[in-house]
This record gives sequence, structure tokens and C-alpha cells, in this order.
Amino acid sequence: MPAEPTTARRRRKEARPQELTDAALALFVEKGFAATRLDEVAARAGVSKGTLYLYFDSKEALFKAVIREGVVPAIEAGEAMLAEQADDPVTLLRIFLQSWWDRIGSTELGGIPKLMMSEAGNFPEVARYYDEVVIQRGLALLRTAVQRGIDQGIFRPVDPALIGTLLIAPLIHLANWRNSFAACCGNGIDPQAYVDAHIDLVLNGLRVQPSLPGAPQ
Amino acid sequence: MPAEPTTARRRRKEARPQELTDAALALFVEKGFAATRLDEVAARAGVSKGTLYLYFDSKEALFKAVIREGVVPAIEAGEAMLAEQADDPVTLLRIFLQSWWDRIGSTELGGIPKLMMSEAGNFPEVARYYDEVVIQRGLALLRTAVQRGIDQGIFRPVDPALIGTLLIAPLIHLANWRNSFAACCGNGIDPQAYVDAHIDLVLNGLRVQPSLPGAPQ
Amino acid sequence: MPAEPTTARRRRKEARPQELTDAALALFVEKGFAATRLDEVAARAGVSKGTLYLYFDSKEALFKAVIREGVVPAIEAGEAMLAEQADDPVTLLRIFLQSWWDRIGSTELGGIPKLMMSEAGNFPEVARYYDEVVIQRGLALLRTAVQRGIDQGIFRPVDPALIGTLLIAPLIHLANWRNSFAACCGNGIDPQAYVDAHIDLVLNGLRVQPSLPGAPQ
Amino acid sequence: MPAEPTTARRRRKEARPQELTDAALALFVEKGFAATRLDEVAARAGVSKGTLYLYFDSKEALFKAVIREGVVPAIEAGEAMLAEQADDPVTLLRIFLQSWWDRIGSTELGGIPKLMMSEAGNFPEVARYYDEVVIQRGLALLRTAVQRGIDQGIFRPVDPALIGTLLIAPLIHLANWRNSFAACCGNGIDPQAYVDAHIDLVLNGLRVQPSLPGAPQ
DNA sequence: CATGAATGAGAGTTCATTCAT
DNA sequence: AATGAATGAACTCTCATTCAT
Repeated sequence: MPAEPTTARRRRKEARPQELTDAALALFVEKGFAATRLDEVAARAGVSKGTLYLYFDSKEALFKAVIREGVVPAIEAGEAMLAEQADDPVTLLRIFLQSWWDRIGSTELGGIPKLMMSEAGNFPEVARYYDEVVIQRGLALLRTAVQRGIDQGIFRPVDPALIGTLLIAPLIHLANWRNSFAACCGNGIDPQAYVDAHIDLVLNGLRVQPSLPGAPQ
Repeated sequence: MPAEPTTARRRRKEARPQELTDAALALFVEKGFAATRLDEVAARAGVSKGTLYLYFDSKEALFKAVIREGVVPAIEAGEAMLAEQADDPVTLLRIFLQSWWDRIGSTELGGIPKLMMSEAGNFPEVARYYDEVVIQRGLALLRTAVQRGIDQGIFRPVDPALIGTLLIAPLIHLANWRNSFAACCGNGIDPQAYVDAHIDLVLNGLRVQPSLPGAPQ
Repeated sequence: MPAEPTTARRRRKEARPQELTDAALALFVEKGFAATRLDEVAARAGVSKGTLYLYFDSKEALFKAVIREGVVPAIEAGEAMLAEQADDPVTLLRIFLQSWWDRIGSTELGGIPKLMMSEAGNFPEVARYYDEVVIQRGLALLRTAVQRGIDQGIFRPVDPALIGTLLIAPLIHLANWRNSFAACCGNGIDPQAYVDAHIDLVLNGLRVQPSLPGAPQ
Repeated sequence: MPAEPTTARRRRKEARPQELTDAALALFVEKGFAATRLDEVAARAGVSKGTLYLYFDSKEALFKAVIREGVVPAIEAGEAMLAEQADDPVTLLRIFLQSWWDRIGSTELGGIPKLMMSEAGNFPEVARYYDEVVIQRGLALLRTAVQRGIDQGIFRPVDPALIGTLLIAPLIHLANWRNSFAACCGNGIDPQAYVDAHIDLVLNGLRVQPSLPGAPQ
């Protein structure tokens, strides 16, 4: 009768699925789903090809797991935002965008948008899941913040539904760039400067014209 | 000496390559390069599999041709913009962004950015070519316009290098969306409204505080 | 109504089949039947691929024609030998072997044995035809000559059936070499010296012990 | 750390490459390289098509392995000959020729010369390798033996370089025949009788005229 | 007659998936 | 649990063959 696995081993075993999805995420982002061979995934995770099938039924199941795993932190990040939710819409937007970059865009998870975009056509139900659970929730957060700003008279009366996408698009674009062209055509853009410039630009664009300094009230 | 083929046949022969790259573009954008079978490309173009090889040496060569063909209109559009170049930087940016959407983003060519982004890792030299010929040139145009606005005191002193990307990113994002999630998770965004909102937002964000309309001089 | 073709054209037309089989022979010998593309044959003959099918029903038919054409000179050479048939078996063998080399082995036709040997397994009925029409007749000639030498007491009483093959084998071997290894591993063998040495060797080997020159009668 | 595979499995794995090259040799010799389908090779070896690629990178690599494997016994046979090397050149030649037939020509390996000759044009570097490692070494052995016979006054002063080829050519020819025409046009030649007749013929041809028995000294 | 664009069956090669060990 | 040899369906690519011009 085999003894209970040692703690080290148990931990290893329980960590396996994530080690595998981590390896898969990196490769799926780099080469795309179809062009990634399971051999490579296994090799990168330091296991044999057959082992993958102990944890995932198929390549497609692995893909779904990768997305599901990648989605959780996004949701958690979003919920954290709600918790910190300041009343000040400007601060809220700043926090949201900066946090998204810090916790998602600039990390390994920053490849998820590219991957999901690339494969949406091949995995519509995964795309739908991702849309509902991540995109729409994120947009709702942004919309709420913008609406609040409008209500408070801080922001111009823009269409909050459109603005949500406009606020996140440049960050996703940067994440996509880092996971595509950056490897071959590194432009010298400093991510943080880019994020700052974006936040600065859109907040300026949203704000109602403040009275000019020195202008008559 | 062989007789020249009749006009009908000749015309067919000359039109073939584009018919094939058109079909390939659509499928590459929809499913990705690796997941697209040449059978499908041929079928979509109404020819047999073997015919593809009369015009392209390999699947990879077809990919390169697709990109090369897709790049030409982008360059031409850019040059057209220069020709129309108004002195007014605001008008110039409006025209540039709107034209990009009208002539590239909203057309079949709007799939090129997604495709190129998805495959940059697998075709670095094509990505490099695309970056040099399309991206950097486009950014240069935008940078110039922004710089001119700054020089004229119309725009705030932002970093033109960063702003270029920020100006185009939301349009690319929209094009990407239309070529990925739109098929399964159509959000109700009206493209023109989105483009308008974007232009409005960034121009407001760029402008130095204009005197409020109706405000006392 | 088309005018009668001019003589030049007519001659061209009638010569076509042979131009085609000549091209085919060279390539079949060089690369083998399966590895030779009809494109190449056509190009070498200076016609288009389709033209081949005006003269031959299929690649296989072309192969058969190549062999049939290559066989005729061998038969004619054999018949010429019979006509010149000296009574002296030694002279007869000399003439036969030297003529075979001059008229067959050293010419383009020298590739036929290699080709036929390589393809015998794939075209057994052609091989059978070749065996009957060329090999067996040639061997019969040799056998007859050898038998005559034995009958005349000039040759030792060897088995004529075996000796026939032994007499021609080295010449075929040389022809094969020239159509295979010679291109990449040219050995410095002088063909005529080789033929001479062979004739010298086998005639010496066949002869009954002649009185030593200068020996007392 | 993975457990070592059991002996049965390991033995299979180690034996595979040779099983595959054996199957390939037989088919390459029978039909030629280009006309042999990998399906057939796999089927003959009792494996699936894909398994071939676990052991050989490509059809061409399989070809090279077939030759390399086929070459080893030839070299070993040659070395064995050197070991047995009698001082008597006549015996040496007898042994060499007979052994070549017994150990090479009459076995599966007897197809190698035909195969190599047929494919020399398509694989020049393999042909070069084969020439250096097998042909030239074999010829050197024969040349040495003949030269020794000449030096001892046993053989006539022939050109040893030419004679080497002349000695082996009829045996190669017989091997070639058995791997080509024999299947369709079996002539009734008894191989051993042929080998004997050849050895008898050439040794007689080489020898200086012995004094006739009973002839006056 | 001659052409060469077009075809599609077939071959080489890849790789997700299985399973005996 | 883990392995990796084996599989075979599927894909890219080739080329003998056809046929409209």
C-alpha cells in the first residue's frame, strides 16, 4: 500500500495543472493555438507529452483551461477595484487603468487579450465566455465611473458605452504589441510613460472645460 | 511561337493572384494562418488546390503575398492623406483618423492588423517589413500633425511619439474587434459613433483650454 | 484551308517523336523513371508539356517508346555483326565486343541497360520484351561464337551459356558506371583501355594453351 | 525520474531502425527510391507510417541509412578478406571473389549495387561516400592481389587498375540481374556455376602461359 | 498542331491522441 | 502518476493528365 505522498510531492501534484497552463499560455500567445505543439508545451513544463492528458482531455480543453485561469485574476482585479472604489471618478479611472496595466497588461496575463482575439473565430463559445465574464464586466465598471463623472458635472456628457472601450483600448493595444511586434521590432516606447500619457489624454478629453485660470467667473 | 492567349483567358490569369490573396486574407483573418487549410482558400477562390501552387510557392509565400498586397492600400491611403494635408492640425487629424477607418479599418483590409499581430511571432521578418512600411510611416504622419499642433499652440505639449500610437490604437482595436469577437459577441457599438467619439475625445484631450464658447472675451 | 506544310516543317513534325524520346532517355537514365518529371522532358525537347501527349498516351507509353527506340540500334548492330561474321571466332568476339562498345555502350544508348535494369521490377513486360529482343539474341550470338571456337579447338571447353554473359558483363558495367557514378566520382579509367584489357583478358582466358611464341614446334 | 522501459520494449526500440532499413532496402531495390512509398516500407516492417518518422527525419534520410547500413558488411567482409590473406595471389583472388558473392552478392545486400547505381545521379554525395568507402577499397584489395601476382611472375603484366574492375564486374552484374530481370525473365543460370566459370576464366586469362604438359622444356 | 492553365489523386510529413509499461 | 513509442487522420505539396484556346 503506497504511503501518503509527502507534502512536497503533493504540492507538486496540485501545482501541475497551473504549471501546464502557464506553459501553454506562453506558447499560445507566442505562436498561436494551432501552431503550438503539445510537445513544446510539455517540454516547457518539464513533463512528458502523455502527462498533459492526465490533466486535460484534449488540446482544446487545455486552451479553455488557459483562458479560464487567465480570467480569474482579471475578475479579482476588477473586484478589488470595486472595493477600493473612491467616490472621485477621476481617481477611480486612474486607478482602474493603472491597475489593469500593473496587474494584467504588463504581466504574463497581458497575452490573454491577443490570444483570445486571435482565436475568437475558432472558439466562439470561449470568446463568449470571455466576453461576458471579463470584457462586459470591465466595461461596466468603466461605464459606471464615467457616468458618475458626468453626473457630478466633472466629465462632459459623452456616451459612457463608447467611452469604456476607448479607455481600455490603448492599454490592450500596448499589451498586444508587447506580445507580437515587440519581439522583432522593439519600438522604444516606455510602457509607463505610455500609460501615463493615455490617462492624461483621456482625462483631459473627458473633463468639462475648467474655467481658464484667471478667467472671469 | 505560341499564340497569345485570348483576352478572356489572359484577364483571368492576371486577376488570379489577387483573387487568391483575397480569399486567403479573409480566411487567415478569420481562423489564423495555421488553422486555415489551403483547400479552403482554394475553394473560396473557386479554384482547385493545385492552382494555388501555380501562383505561390508555398503557404508561407501566400501569407507574405497577402500582407504585401494588404500593405499597398495602406501606404496609398497614407500618401493621399499627405496630399490633402491641410495646414490645420485638427483637421488633419480628423481626416487621418476618419480616412483610416473608411479606407482601411472598415474594409477587408481591416483584418490585416489582427492577422499581422497574431502571426508576428511566427513571421518576424514579415512583421519587420510591416512595421517599417506601414506602422512607422503612419506613426510619423501622426507625430508630424501633433507636433505641428503643439508648435502652433493649439495642442498641449504632449509627447508626440506616444500620442501617435494613442491616436490610432482605438481604431485598430475596433477593427480587431470586428474581426474577432464581433462574430460571436456582437456588441451594439456603432462604428461611426465610436470613431466620432474617439476623435472628439482625443482632440479635446489634446487641445489647450479653448475659450469657452459664449464666454466673455 | 491550310497549305501543305513545308518540307522543313514536315521534317520537324516527323522528327518530333524521336526528339522527345531522346530527351526522355537522357533524363530517365540520369534520374530514373519515377523521378523524372514530364515538365523536364518537354523542356529539354523544347516543347510544352501538353505536346508530349500528342505523341504519347502516358508517361508509361513514353517509357516503352524510349526502350523500343533504344532497342532497334542494338538489334541492327547485332545483325551487322552477323553479316560481317568472320569464320575466326577470335576475330568475331573482338569485333562483337568492340562494336558493342562503339555503337551502344559509349553512346547515348549506353544508358539503356542501366535504365532497363533499374525499372525491370516496375515494367516486367517491357523487361521481358527487352530480354527477348536484345539480351537473349546478343547472348546467342556470343554463345555461337564461343561454341565455334570450342569446336575448332581454339577455345577451352567452357560452358558457352555462361561465357556469353561473362563476356558482355564488364562492358555493361562500364556503361553503367558512366551513367551513374561517373558524374560524381569520376575514376580515371580510359574506356578504350578498359575494353582492350577486357578483350585481352577473356580471349586469353578462353584460349587453349597456345604454343609459346618462340617455343620449339 | 522515469522508470527504464522493460527489456522487451527496449529491445524492440533498438531493433526498430534495422527492421525499417531492411524493409526499405528490399523495396528500394525492387522498385527504386522514388517509386517506393513510405506506406509500403512501413507496412513491410509492420509499423505505421508515422513510426518511420520516429527513426528517420525524411525519406532521404532513410535512404542514406539504408546505404550506410548496407556498407558496413561490405567493409567487414573486406577486412575479413585481408585477415585471411594468403600469400598466394591466385588463392587470394579466388577467396575474394567467392566471398564477395557469398557474403554480399547472393544476400539481401546484393541489391545495394543496383540501388546505388540507380540513384547515384539523385544522391551524388551518397554515391561519393559509397565510392570511397566501398568501391575504392575493394578495388584496392583486388589491385594489390593482382600486382602481387605480377610481381611473383604468376600473372601476365596487365594493368592492375583496370583488372580490378574487370574482376568484380561480372559478379556485380549477376547480383544486378538477380535484382532486376530475374523476377520476370529468369534465365536458368546457376549462380555458383557462373561464379566458378568467371573465376576460372579470369585466372586463366591472367596467368602466364604455363609450359604445356609434356612439352619439351 | 501546340500551348499551358487547371485539375485532383497521391505522396511525404506532422502531430494530437492513445496505451502498454 | 508518468512515460514515450506508436498510431493514423489530416495537411502541405507534387505532378501526370486534361482541355479550352
